[in-house]
Amino acid sequence: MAEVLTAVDPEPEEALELVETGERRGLLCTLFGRCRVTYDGRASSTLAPGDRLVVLKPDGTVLVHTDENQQPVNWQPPGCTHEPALEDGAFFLRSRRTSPDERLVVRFEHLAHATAYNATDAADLALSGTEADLRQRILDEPSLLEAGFEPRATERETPAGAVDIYGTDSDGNVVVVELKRRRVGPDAVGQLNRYVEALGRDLHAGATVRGVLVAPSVTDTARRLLEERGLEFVSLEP
Amino acid sequence: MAEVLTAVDPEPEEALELVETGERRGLLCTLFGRCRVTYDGRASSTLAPGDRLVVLKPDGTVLVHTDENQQPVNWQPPGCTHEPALEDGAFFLRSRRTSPDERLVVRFEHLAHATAYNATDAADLALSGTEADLRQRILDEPSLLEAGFEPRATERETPAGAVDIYGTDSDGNVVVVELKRRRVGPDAVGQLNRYVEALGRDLHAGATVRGVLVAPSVTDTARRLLEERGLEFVSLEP
DNA sequence: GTCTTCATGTCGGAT
DNA sequence: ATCCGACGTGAAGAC
Repeated sequence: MAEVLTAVDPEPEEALELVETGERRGLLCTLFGRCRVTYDGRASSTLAPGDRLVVLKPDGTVLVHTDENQQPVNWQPPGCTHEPALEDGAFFLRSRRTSPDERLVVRFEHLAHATAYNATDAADLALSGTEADLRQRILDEPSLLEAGFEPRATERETPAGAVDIYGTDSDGNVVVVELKRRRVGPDAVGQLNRYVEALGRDLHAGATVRGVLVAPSVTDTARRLLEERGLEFVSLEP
Repeated sequence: MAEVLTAVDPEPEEALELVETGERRGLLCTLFGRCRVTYDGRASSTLAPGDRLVVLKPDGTVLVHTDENQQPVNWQPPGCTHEPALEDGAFFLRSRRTSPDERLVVRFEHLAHATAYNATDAADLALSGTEADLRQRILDEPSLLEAGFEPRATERETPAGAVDIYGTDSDGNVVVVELKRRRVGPDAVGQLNRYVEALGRDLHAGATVRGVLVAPSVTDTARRLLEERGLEFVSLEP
């Protein structure tokens, strides 16, 4: 049964003990209250006082969430060390990362709530509709790309990176397929073009290498780039 | 002062009332307990029962966090409608999005904790060390790029997109600068190349357009691509 | 570790 | 609304 430690309007000492207990026992902790946040590492940031929800995960993750946006306003990734502390009577949460060296400091002016949760979760997310699923569909039914297409390899390595699907067409030409699960812009065309160029150099001179972008749709700019590069497009939903 | 509503081991009815109150009053709510999650929209997913922290923001965001990873295992973006409900005696949280149509359902088998927080936060994050800061440094001191460089425009539009910095060198050649705040791979080279090509077509024939990638460093593959495309690299930390 | 690419990417700004 | 690119992108897989 999921265990819950909770403290409303905790004294800083109380919050400290709760977070230290959480860390010792591998709990998921949350703090809510008025705080300032500073970050320094790959970039630097400061955040003036405001009410935020801070989440501490046993894997070292820190999330600082405001009342809006999906993304945290500040964070630390897994692998960081939580360093809760009292200073001048206030509760501080520090988080340190090495390689790259990055520090996050959350200084609470007021703590409204602190909790620690014992979370057990063995389940894996089962996700479908990814690019890998789109690839499998084409491998199962190559004619979705075009009649006569024969897949030869997936993730085939080239000097420019791995090709999603590598195959041949009914004329024996090499076909490079780049898959995207959603509408694509210019970047995907550049990616496909790199693969086609790389394979054109690799294969014996004279071999024709076709590049086919597979996606639900393309933007105008991307379509223009495809034409300039002599590349093709096939529309497929993921 | 930040207000806190909280309920340990709430009955489903209690949790429903708390979340409904939170929604009415624009509160940030959290739920912790054993739940299953299904998502259907741009992709689809299912998640077997486990203990998770669910965060509901007044802007419509939903986050489902497990005890590990920085990213939520499931989520809905801002703008969605929270739809808490009781069904067969269990607490359900549904979230609906339109355009694209996406649904998230969290079904709680057991609720260990529910909270609602009144969060007021007017502060904006002050972030430095971004690409915009790197650009300003070059505008302030163009010789960081090379002696004689003269910036003429930022975000100059081309058919292929906006150029970070557009300028001229000491010989009067056009210079296209693409900035990256971190080590770059092949993608950034493709981006720069698109701009150079687009400007080469735009400008009168015979004009030389140089492309310069500015970043802390480049990968080997990217360096090779730069050479193939006749593009240049200048190392600058953000 | 580095490199490369995917992502239900998210987010902001411009058109 | 779509398009485009930045992001302290994060996360996974390959090497």
